[in-house]
Amino acid sequence: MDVTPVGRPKKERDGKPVLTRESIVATAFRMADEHGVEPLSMRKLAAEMGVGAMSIYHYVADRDALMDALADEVAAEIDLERPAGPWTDAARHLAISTHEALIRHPWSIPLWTEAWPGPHRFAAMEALLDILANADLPHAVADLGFHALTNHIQGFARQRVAYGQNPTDTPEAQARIEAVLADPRYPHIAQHARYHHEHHGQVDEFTYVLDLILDGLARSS
Amino acid sequence: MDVTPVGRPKKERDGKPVLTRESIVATAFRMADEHGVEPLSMRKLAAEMGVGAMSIYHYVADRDALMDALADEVAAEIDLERPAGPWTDAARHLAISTHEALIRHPWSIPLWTEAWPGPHRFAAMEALLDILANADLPHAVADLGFHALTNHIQGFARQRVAYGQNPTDTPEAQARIEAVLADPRYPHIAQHARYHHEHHGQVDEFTYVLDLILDGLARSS
DNA sequence: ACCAGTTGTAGTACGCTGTACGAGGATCGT
DNA sequence: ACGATCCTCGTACAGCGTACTACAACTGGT
Repeated sequence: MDVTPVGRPKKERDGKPVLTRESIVATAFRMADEHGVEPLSMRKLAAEMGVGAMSIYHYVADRDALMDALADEVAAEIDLERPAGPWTDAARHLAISTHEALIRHPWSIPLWTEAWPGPHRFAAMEALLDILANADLPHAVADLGFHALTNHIQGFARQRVAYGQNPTDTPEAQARIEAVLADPRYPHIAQHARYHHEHHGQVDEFTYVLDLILDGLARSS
Repeated sequence: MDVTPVGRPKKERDGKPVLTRESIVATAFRMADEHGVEPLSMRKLAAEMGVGAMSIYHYVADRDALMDALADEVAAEIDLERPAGPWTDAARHLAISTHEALIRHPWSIPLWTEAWPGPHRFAAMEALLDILANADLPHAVADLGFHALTNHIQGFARQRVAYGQNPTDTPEAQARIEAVLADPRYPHIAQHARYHHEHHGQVDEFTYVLDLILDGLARSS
């Protein structure tokens, strides 16, 4: 039944090994895109690749290391190209690109806080710091701007995903939401939710607050 | 050996039951403060209370429900008192109080994104929305301000904790940091870290960016 | 051609997790 | 006294990450 009994690397027909660090990360990435990162176990990953569970550990130290790699794979999708024009345009472009990468792979958002950054994320951080360093801002302002922007990017992605992914399909969850909206103690929350429901997608909140921050920084120069 | 063999509620000497939903949450809260929330298992919690593991499930649906309760317990520490003065002062006070509660209990930060809010957190949300609703802001600006502030509060807490808690004590982690700081590809990151190291605690970055947001919102009225 | 050393794969097992199920003692209302 | 009810908890199961170990297959030296 089994073609490659045990021992040496399984190979494809053309001689490419089926098990490499790249192929492992790529498969895990695909599985994370499909079902999220929490139910992704080493056993399932190995099974998906048609391989024994422990074989993976030859290419990846442990599960955490795999998660680090996954997070950096998302960071690899950030467009580091710097558009011509003022520094605020460059910062806006980088911020939006990062935000979109996170939204594309929502499972990676918690990892960005927990994991040690990989080379791609370091590159993105360096790019943002470079933009700010060449913006003629006071040193303190540039430093604060870095944190404010990083925080805004990651936080808004987190918030956007959290609002959208709460499973509203189960009847009990629906009832829980209804209960809050009808609760007389929370009139503003109900109104806020109603407002969101009506104006859904009409305002890009991310870029609005982004410009709020960028304008504030620019004014501080 | 065992005083209360099995069956009925264990009681203290003065007749108070040892096992209530409140006592369970309180114990879990204390344990989370000590070692974080991740290694807090139902078994350990039960053992800490001198009780069988399954007894807890009579007061708490499952582990997730316990986590929801813990997150809301942190929200209970938010000071909802509204100081006199302009709305920006009220918003600042609420934001700082929330931020401080999160910093006091860093383990709860991820829960705030994942968990369904409890009554205390709803009350805090309502309070912030109330402040913004009475600020004479355009509706859209108030709505954006809510997200911007919420995001800033939670995100900065997350960032501050993440920067501080990375275990820098193990020699390998130290080496990893040194490697990045010495990497010629990341000159700005190294400079940024150096700047932080030198000016540590001299600038309150949280309130600085907070005022950036509040001023921006106030200008939009 | 042979053998030794290296490399990559995987079986087994350990300790841990959350929790479903059901047994059974303790207490209360009658 | 006697069911009904409430609470406690032992057992068990499925799943997890991964340490350890055995071993097949390839590689290079001779």
